[in-house]
Amino acid sequence: MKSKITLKELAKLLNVSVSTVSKALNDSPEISPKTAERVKELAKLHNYKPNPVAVNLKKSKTGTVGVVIPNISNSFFARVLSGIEAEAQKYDLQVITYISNESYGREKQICDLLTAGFVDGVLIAVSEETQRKRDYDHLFNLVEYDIPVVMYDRINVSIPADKVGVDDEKSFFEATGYFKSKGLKKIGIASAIHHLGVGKSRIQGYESALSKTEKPFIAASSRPNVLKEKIQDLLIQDGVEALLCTDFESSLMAARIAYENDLKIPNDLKLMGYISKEVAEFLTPSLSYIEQHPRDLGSTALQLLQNRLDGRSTPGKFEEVIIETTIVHLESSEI
Amino acid sequence: MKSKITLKELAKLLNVSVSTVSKALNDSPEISPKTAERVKELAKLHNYKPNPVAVNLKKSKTGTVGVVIPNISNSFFARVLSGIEAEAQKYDLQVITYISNESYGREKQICDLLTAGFVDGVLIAVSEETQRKRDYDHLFNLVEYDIPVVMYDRINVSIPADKVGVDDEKSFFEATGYFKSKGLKKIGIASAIHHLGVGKSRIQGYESALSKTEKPFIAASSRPNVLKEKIQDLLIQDGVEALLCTDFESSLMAARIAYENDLKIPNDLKLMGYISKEVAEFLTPSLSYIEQHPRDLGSTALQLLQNRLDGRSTPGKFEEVIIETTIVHLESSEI
DNA sequence: CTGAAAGCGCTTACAG
DNA sequence: CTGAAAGCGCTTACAG
Repeated sequence: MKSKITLKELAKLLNVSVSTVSKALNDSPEISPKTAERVKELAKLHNYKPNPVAVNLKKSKTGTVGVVIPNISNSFFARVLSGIEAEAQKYDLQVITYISNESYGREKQICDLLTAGFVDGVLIAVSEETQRKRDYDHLFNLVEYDIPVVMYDRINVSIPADKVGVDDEKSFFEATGYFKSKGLKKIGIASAIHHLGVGKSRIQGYESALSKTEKPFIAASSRPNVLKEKIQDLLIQDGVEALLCTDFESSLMAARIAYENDLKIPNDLKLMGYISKEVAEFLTPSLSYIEQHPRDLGSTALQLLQNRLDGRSTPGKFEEVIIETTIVHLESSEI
Repeated sequence: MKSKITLKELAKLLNVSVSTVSKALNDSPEISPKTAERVKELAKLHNYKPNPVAVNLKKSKTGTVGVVIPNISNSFFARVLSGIEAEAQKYDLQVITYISNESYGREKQICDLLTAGFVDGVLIAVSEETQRKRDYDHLFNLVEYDIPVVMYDRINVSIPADKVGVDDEKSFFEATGYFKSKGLKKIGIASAIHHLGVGKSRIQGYESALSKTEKPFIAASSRPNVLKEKIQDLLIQDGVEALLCTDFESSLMAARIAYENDLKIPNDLKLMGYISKEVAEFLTPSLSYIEQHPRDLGSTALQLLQNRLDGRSTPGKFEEVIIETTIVHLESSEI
């Protein structure tokens, strides 16, 4: 059990002052090469590493960023976190993770905690409940405390913060256009998240790709039973030929309904899902999906925060970055 | 932008010393009730919160724990993290997340970083590569630096650390026994992770449930193409009636092979997967699975660490906790 | 080039 | 009951 050596102890061993040791290790030009070498050698020998807590106190920062995640079981957010972590590494920032579980109360609690100064900045995707309540005071509060905030994914909010989102509207506009270009007439959409901002945008994109004369086929409900019936109606009664899904739940529900009603995918029905690569590729048939590049979303979010922290951003002016989605065609959309 | 108020500033406003303010806020019995009240009132008014970095420096701790995760896209680990975070909250510990991406090099780098004193303790599931190399020096190093380590999930290692694992062997022993009790004769197992400790244990559990006269049917390979052929042989040539899968990949691959060969699940083939609840329930047919209770795993891991940190554990004596699994029967194992 | 001093924001043993 | 002092482990302006 080698307990950590401190600057003071190194100084004593070397018979120099603490200041000299500190400067030598920080490559200060004030120190003679000879001393610098002596110091560094002993430091290396003892495997000296400055105590981060002390350094941070001195520098009036924490060296950490807080990430608020609505639901970590959602592989989209898990992958965002992975992008954040990878990028944070480049700037020697530690990533503290908080999970709101889509709860407004917990999210508020987290933000209140963060005003105490646990982190230098916050990356947040607001919870579903927060979006419904439209109560963002806890975020404004962070900003008031001079803690920079970056919103990711769920960014449809007026807050003085940088934002990174996914081009939800365009992705569905294009996916719809794709099926139209292949001559399909009846194209529908299913959504379990039509009440969320991202859900609305996706449906919006779908609708705007339809011409005035084309009838929209929309099945939307946050209640599974209701959604199931609505999708069933679309597929059986309306005879929809291609179905876009805005989320994991509706994607897999559509696949099941097709199966139960003996509709073959992709022969009888083309399906475009909104699920993660990990699952999409392994399904039978594999499910075409809209790739949102969550890792890029994460790394961009951290990048925006880092720009704030090192003062490279203009105070009071905020950026909004949109990550382009990609349509990945697997078996379920073969034509 | 209200910048944070400090003890010193509060003291000046109140015309008392910094020590008095500090003691008052920490409910020291040394302080008169009258003063205490005055102090607390002003503190509340200014929304004073002690600077955590300063408090931690003073107390020679960090107030954080580090969690090393091999692969966050794996929803098992995501849910472990969620359990850790929820438990950490109870003890006012912040959770710093590090992702090793199943890489030995990155894992070592993370552990080296952590010896600098970023965290009070470490929770780790070692990477696949680390397990293959069997090189755990970086973990011993943490222990040497007096940073308590708790291993979770992948715990088949001799290290002076507390451990929490899943009862992999027993779960497969029982799942195999279940099918036997239903009169099935040909029971097989598929694995893409037979080279990992957890994979070995699961296969072991399966084998030990078979009697001497029963022939084991094992399809194992980490190469998808090879695994696919092996499973195919099991299902088609050997006519296996029930298949257990040790991991996500083999679970979904088996479902696909059954589909491609027109084997109906569960009529022609019973399937037992090892995947997360989130995915299992939504598949068609829904996939019976072995629930590992990852959130419990996470909260137990943090609990063990907390016991070390507050000195409730016996130094030099380490605990090993095994979380019991549960077999969840959905459509794919209906008999 | 080196070191003493001040200070980051706290806590706590000690003196009065 | 209150406050001055020391100290957690650093960094850095300043003096010499």
